[in-house]
Amino acid sequence: MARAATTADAFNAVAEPRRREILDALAGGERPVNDLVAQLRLAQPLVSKHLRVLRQVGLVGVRDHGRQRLYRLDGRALKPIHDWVKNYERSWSQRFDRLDVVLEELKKTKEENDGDDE
Amino acid sequence: MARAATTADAFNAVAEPRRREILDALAGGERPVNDLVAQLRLAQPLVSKHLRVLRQVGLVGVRDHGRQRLYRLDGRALKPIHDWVKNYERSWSQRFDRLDVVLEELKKTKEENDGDDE
DNA sequence: TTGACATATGCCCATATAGGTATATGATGT
DNA sequence: ACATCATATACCTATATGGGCATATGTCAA
Repeated sequence: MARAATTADAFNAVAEPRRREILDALAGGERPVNDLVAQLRLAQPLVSKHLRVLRQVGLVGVRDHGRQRLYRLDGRALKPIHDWVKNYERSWSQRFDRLDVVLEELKKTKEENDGDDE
Repeated sequence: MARAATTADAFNAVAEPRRREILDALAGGERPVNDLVAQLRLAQPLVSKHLRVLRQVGLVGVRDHGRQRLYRLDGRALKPIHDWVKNYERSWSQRFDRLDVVLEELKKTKEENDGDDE
């Protein structure tokens, strides 16, 4: 087998640094492709291809606006990454040094999840 | 150009689900290769190869112990991922709905960073 | 209709992957 | 020295990648 497709999930899609840059750029709001081309200094077909990958994993959405296509961020597909990596936070953050604080954080996390959308 | 090497950074290393499973298994503590082989039901050479990738990005360390090699987790290499994805948390968490809470979180984050090791 | 603009797609290439199988390396016990 | 256990490496294959370039598709304006 080869490596999993970049479109397999957010983990693979986001492993490419250019795609992260695109998402960061879109964090400021909806943008047409050429804006991204100019801002990231990438070839236009390359940006279109990266956007296609991001669309396939649900990280961006599109909207037609005249001759332009406005892309917008949808960060929700990043939640699995955040959920996974969060469990390792104690490895570097001193916030997790004392057990009582750890437990407090765990309780807080649980409450959030109980009330969250998904 | 082809895709970036899996050993290029933690983002690429962790895009492979089996490698995440290995890290999750090592979260319980130091383990020899065969333990991982048994637990993950993977071919032994495959586990060794995945461990090599994880070692090259600093996500695991090794220690010789008789004929075994004990692998241990080092989650610090995951911090860049956490730092990046954290900024998108508002996309799914209701905790970021109210501005005052957002500001409180930002302040908390800042204090942590000021006191952190790196 | 024609031409300019905005974006997407097709084709090419070099590359390195995950997995499989076989074998090498290395340490242990007898 | 030897057999056994534990792990790493070498070699193979199929696959899809990111980037470059050319071109197709689609929209607007005159």
